[in-house]
Amino acid sequence: MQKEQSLAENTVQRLRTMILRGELASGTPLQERTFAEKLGVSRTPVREAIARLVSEGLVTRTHRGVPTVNRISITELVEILHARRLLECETARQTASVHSDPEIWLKYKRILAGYLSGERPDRAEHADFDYALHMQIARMAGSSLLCEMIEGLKLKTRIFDQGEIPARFEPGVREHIAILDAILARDPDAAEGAMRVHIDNAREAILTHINRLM
Amino acid sequence: MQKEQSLAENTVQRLRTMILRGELASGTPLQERTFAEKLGVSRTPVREAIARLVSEGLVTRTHRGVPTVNRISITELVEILHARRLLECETARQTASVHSDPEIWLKYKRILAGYLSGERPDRAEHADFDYALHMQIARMAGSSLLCEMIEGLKLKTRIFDQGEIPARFEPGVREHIAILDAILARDPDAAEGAMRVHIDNAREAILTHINRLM
DNA sequence: TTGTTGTCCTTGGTATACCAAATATTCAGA
DNA sequence: TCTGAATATTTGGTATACCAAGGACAACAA
Repeated sequence: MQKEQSLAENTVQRLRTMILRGELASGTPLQERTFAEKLGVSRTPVREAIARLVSEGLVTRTHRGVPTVNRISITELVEILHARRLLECETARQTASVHSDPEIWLKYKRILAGYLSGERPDRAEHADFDYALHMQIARMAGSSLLCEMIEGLKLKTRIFDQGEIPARFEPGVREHIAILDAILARDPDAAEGAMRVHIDNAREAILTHINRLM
Repeated sequence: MQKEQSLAENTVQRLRTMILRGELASGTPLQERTFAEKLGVSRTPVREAIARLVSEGLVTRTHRGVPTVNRISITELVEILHARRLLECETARQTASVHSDPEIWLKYKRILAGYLSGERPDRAEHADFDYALHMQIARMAGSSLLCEMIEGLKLKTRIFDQGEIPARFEPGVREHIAILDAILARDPDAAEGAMRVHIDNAREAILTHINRLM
């Protein structure tokens, strides 16, 4: 009935990447007709795409129902990191307590080691890596629900990851390594602790970074 | 522009309550045209409503994209309770650690005391009460994100709450009282512990109940 | 100049027409 | 009776027409 992927699905992805790449700044109104024309489809798929993005939290309907690219507040950001800490500490713990192919983790460690020895990735690449690593840990924990929830949360803060804080790069890499080491050592407590440290540090860094701007 | 509430919104609610009340059994296909006619609206709002329900997880798109009332699996149920434990232990803890008007909680305790002294509510009423209590605790924790997440999770298992396990009624009431007492005593550790016991017990009860049926 | 009012236009909400794919059905031929 | 191809029907996906509400703006009166 549909050709591999519906137009609506396609439109969701296009809009989402536009938002995540910052091409659509926070606060941009997503008018149905405008974007239908811009993307070369009718209003129907755009409408459906917007509805999906609203449910994902990337877009909110402001006054009079005008869908607008979500301007994420500091409060929200803190709440997201708080929730992520709850969920990801658990996935780290669980992943560390089940058997998994060490090669999975060694692959990530090699890349991280590379980062430490000078070859810095660009922002987008590093954001992708971070995303992949956290999701891998979530996936191996064995709960697809937790995985989806974490994915949804990480998505919302992805806009932030793009303009990451330079001073956080190296500490972040080391924290990731600590998490991987704990998983490789099959030490649940250490894995949970390392993840907690990682997310707490990220939160602190973001908060001080934001405060410095104001 | 819209008369208080859009038809689509209205349709979501109608479909949702039909699902939660069991009027639409798990596995029922939600055909757009059929329900459009049944509800007296066009396909458009029905389509949007179905999309919303899919994103809520009450409906899934099975083979060939036919939306179907979600048949929740035991695995999913366990995963949901697992996630709820993570989130609700935290909200219980936080709610217990901030100041709140004791009257809020005393009101719930009075109702629970009534339940213990004989006046049993019917299933739907008790499900509503349980929902209200858990959501109140989540709300007072101060994180609207956690609140939404918990709400979403509770929604998915609501179909289960309807046909609750009789033997769980009194223990459930006592567990709720324990949680409320901990909150009233401003004892975060006790609140978290009580919530953990409550959810763990619920999970065990559901699992043994289901196993007995098979 | 200022305030009001009426018109126009934009916007999201809804209904509906049409399409393509998949399935069900029917009917002819062996 | 069985088979298989042609046809009808059903279904979700898409495009589009229309509507009412709200805002922008111009024109006119005080």
